[in-house]
Amino acid sequence: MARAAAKSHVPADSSDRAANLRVAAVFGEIADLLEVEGQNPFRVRAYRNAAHELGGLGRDLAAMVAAGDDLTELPGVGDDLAGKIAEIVDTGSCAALDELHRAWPPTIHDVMRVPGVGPRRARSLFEQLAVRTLADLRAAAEQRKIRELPGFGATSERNILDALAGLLGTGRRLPLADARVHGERLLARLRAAPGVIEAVIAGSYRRALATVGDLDFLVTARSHNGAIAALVGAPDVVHVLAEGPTRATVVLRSGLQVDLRVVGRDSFGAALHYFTGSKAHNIAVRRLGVARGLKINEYGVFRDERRIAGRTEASVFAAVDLQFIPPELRENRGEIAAARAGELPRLVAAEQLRGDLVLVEVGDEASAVVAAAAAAARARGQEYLLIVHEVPARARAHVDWAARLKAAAAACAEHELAPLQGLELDISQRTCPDEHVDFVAARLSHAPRGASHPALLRIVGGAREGDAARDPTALVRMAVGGALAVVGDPARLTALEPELQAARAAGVPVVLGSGGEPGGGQASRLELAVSQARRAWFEAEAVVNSRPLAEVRELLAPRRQARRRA
DNA sequence: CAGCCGTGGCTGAGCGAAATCATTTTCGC
Repeated sequence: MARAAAKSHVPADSSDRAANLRVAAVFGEIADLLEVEGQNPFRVRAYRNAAHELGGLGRDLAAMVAAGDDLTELPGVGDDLAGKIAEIVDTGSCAALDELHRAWPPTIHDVMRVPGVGPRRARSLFEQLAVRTLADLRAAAEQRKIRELPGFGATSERNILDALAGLLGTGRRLPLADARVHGERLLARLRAAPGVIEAVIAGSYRRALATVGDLDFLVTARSHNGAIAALVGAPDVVHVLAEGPTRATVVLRSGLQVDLRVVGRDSFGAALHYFTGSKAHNIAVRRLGVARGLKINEYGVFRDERRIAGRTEASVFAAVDLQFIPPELRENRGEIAAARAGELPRLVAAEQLRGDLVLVEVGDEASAVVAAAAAAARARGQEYLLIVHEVPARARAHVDWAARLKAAAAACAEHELAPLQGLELDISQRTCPDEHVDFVAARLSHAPRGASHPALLRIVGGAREGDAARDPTALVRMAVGGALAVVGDPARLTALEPELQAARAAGVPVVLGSGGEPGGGQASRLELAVSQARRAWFEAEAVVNSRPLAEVRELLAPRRQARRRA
């Protein structure tokens, strides 16, 4: 089926986070070079922390600098880094980095990225073999010079060559849905291994991060267990990076890195909490423990030498007087204070959705797409379907919209589902071309090249078209009075976090849906959309399609007279 | 370098695990 050519009607907001990303990149590079230099680890960490915080910041640093905001209010930013942020925003770089570049080549941080090469070895390679780039590194290894260096050997040299040949982990992050395919298969294998009591996936996968860098398996086992052997012997393992009695690391053919840890039953909760992360969350929880005279590690919660908790995750939280915190919230973004106060959100769950959201393109046979989605929705016990018909400006005049709407409605009726139909207009279109729709949607970017449908859609409701979305908050401002639709298409569901957070903060409701692909998989797509909303602290109350049909119809109805209010 | 309360000087998460080399480095949360 021919897909319409990719069109982005709104300038990508990436241009507006460019300043944030630039600052994060500069700080990250400074951290690397300071580390190579052997500087104070806490100074290095300060740059890394700031890079991490600013990279995920939902506000535009350039705008903050322009407005003269106090940057030291930002987490991990003090007087010094505030000055450097302003400098980077204004000039694109900063003197501190330029200074480091006089001593170390900028490309040395590529060398550091090679698995098995850290700051110490990168420095040694540079100083003794003049290795500045990955090409230099390869040449040095091929000429068997690396094995001559103190601290290296023939094995290290071999491993470096393997890494450069791409045999080892690629370091790229995989969309959550792709990781799930690998994860479920390995999970089944581990569960079937001798001695294994329980096997789960922790890490960023469990936190439902939109992309994951690796898979963390946690296994509890009887004294003798075959989990390690089962992992290293799995069919698509191409490299074993580490293999010990309690831990193993392998690389799959896809380039995905997989870590496995084996702990005793009594440590399962503590280990699950620890290996689910995030790192920032763990540090914060551990700090609570220290304040209570407790030691928290992956084996349990200890008072002196005595284990007082750790068999379940809940027991770990309880030991530091916290409610159980859902994995999606464990990013140290306020969840700990909320859990202490007993004010955690009741996160939306997929089972609460009463209807799915489907996007239909002009090239599609609308009734077929809708029928597939309707069948899946019905199977989930849902009551209605929100159908969005794409309306590209050029095709508008040549399409019989009335017939398409009717066909889609019929397809719904066949599965005893109520249809709510809307048209998706170009952002520049100010008027609705058809009076007989239930709502109007506007496209909001986030469509990568090759993808026609966006992952984010503004359901307009009664609001007037605004200026093009230029940053997350602007995007959300546009949706005020309407709703933001989130489609769980794995390929398009990356980096929506700032928008979703901004939406929740602004009280903008969301519509969560599978998007409806005829090939099936609606359930996992729906759950993907839900998981991202959960990460942004959404409760069912703020999710439009958790409500009954009549309410949704009312909420989304175009209010054509309602225009600009004072 | 940030953050904290002893507002200038201190602490900062920190250890386990494994590889690899010969005692240190890397990596993970």
